[in-house]
Amino acid sequence: MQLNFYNSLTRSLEEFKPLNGKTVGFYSCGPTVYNFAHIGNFRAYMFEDILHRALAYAGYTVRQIMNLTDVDDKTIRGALQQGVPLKTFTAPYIQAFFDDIKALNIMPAESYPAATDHIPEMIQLVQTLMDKGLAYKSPDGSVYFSVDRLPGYGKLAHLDRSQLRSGVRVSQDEYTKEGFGDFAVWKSWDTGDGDVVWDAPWGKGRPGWHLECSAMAMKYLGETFDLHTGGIDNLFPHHENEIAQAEATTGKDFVKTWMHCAHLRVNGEKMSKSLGNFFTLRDLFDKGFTGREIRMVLISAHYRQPLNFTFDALEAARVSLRRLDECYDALAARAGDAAPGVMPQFAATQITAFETAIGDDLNTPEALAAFYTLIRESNSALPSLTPAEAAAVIAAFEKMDQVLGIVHFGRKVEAAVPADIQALADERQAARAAKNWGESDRLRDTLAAKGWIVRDSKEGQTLRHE
RNA sequence: GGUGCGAUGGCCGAGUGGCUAGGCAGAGGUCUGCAAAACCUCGAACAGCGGUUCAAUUCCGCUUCGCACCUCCA
Repeated sequence: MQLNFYNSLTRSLEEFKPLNGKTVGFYSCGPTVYNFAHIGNFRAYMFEDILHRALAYAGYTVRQIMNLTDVDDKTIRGALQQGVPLKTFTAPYIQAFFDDIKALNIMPAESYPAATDHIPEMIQLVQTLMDKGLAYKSPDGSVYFSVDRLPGYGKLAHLDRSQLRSGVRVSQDEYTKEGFGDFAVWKSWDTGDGDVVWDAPWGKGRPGWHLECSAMAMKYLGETFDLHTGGIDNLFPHHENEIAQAEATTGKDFVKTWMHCAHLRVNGEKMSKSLGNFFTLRDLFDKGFTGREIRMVLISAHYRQPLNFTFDALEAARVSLRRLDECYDALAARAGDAAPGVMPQFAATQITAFETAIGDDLNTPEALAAFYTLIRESNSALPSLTPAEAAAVIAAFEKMDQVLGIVHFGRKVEAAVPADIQALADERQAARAAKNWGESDRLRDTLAAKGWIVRDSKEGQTLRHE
C-alpha cells in the first residue's frame, strides 16, 4: 500500500518511504500541561493518531514519541499562583491528557518524555551549540541561538529574515539579543521563576521551549528521522527553530517529512485559549456527547483544511454512528459463529477505495465515504448473504476500523433486558399475534416511555435501550 | 506591511477540465397492521468579474470576503 503525504518542507505531495526499512520514527509535539486541552488541541492529536494508524495499517512498525512540555512560562506561573511545586501543578493536567486521548481512542505513543526529565540532554545540546559558535551567552545569562550563523535558517517556514522584521512589534529593549530573529535556547533565572531552576555551566536557568523538542526527538529517534508533526501554528517559529538547533548540532538533515494540520474553528475563528472560544472534552461530555462522536467529527474533514466545529456536526455524527451500529449488529447476527468466507465483491471494492483515500495524504472524508458506502451496500445485500459472507463483510469493517477507530470504540454496551421489560414485550408479541393492534401499540408506547424502543422484523421484535 | 491558505447545496464536508462524493436535515416511494429501521428515487452548490478551452466548480488573472503565521499557541 502506497502512502503519499504532503511535506510542509517541500510544499509538495511525496511518496512516503521510511529511512530504515519498515520502522518509522515519528515525533509529535505534545501538550503544554498548564490546563485542560481543548478539542482544537485534540484535532492535532487526532490527525497524528490517523497517521499512526495508517502507517501501522500499511505494515510499518511505528515509533511515535510525543513530548510533554511541563516547564514554560505558563506552567511556572500556574505553580507559583497555587504555591505548589511545578510537578505538583502539572501532574493533574498530564493525567487529564492521558484520560482524554483514551476517551478519543487515540492510540498511545511509544513514550511521552517530559521536558523536566531531560534537562541534562538539553544542557548538553546548548553546550554543543555554544562550542560550535552557533549560540552565545547574553549579558543577562540567557543563551541565544544565532540565526545569522546558520545558512538555511527559514527553510521550513519559507521566510527570510528581512520579512521577519516588518510589522512585528517586539521591543528590542526586552531582549539582550544580538540579532532580531535569535531565540533563547536557555533562559536565565529570574524571580518570576521561583524555585524552577537548573544549574548549567553558563548559569542558572531553564531550557527554551524549542530546545526541548530537539533534544528529546534526537534522544529517542536519532539525529535524522522520518516524520515530525504538529499544528500549523508550530511551523514557525517552533519547528523552524527545532530544525536549526538539530541541524546546527549534527550537520545532518533533522527530519525528512514535516506534516502540519490546520486549525479547528468556531464561528470562523481559530479555537484557542487566548480567544476563550474553546470547548474541552469535559464541556462536551457534560452536554451529553461522547468521545466516539467527537472522534467522528474530528476525522470528518481533511487534516490540512480548517474544520468548522458545530453541534450540528456532533448530532450528525451521532445519527450516522447509530446506523453503523445497527448495520454491524445485523451482520453479526447473520454471521453467527461462521468463519469468514470469500469477501463479497462490494466489500472488496470499498476496501480498495478506502486504502486509496488513506494513501492520498490521509483523506479521511473520502475514506469515510467508502465506509458509508460499505454500510449501505451491506444493508442492501444482507438478506442474501450467507453466514460466511456476512463474516467476511464484518472483516472488511474491522479492516477499515484499524484506521478509523470508530466501530467498536465507545459503543454503548447493550443493557440486558430486564424481566419486567421482557414481560411487556412478550405481552405485546402475543397481542400482535392476536392482531390486537390497539393493545400492542399501547404496550409499545409503554415500553418507549421506559426507554425501550421496539422494532418489528420478519424474525420478530427487537428491543433497544435508549 | 510580509507570507501562506481558503470561499462548494439548509448544515458538515470531499473531489474533478466533460461523467453521483459522502454524512446529517428535507421530499416521494418500497417493505410493514401501523410505527421504526433498512433500501430506492429526488430536489439542491461550486463567492463575483474577466481570460484560456469545443467544454471551467476544476486552469490563469483581478475583485470581494474570511482565516492563519510573522518569536505564547495543536
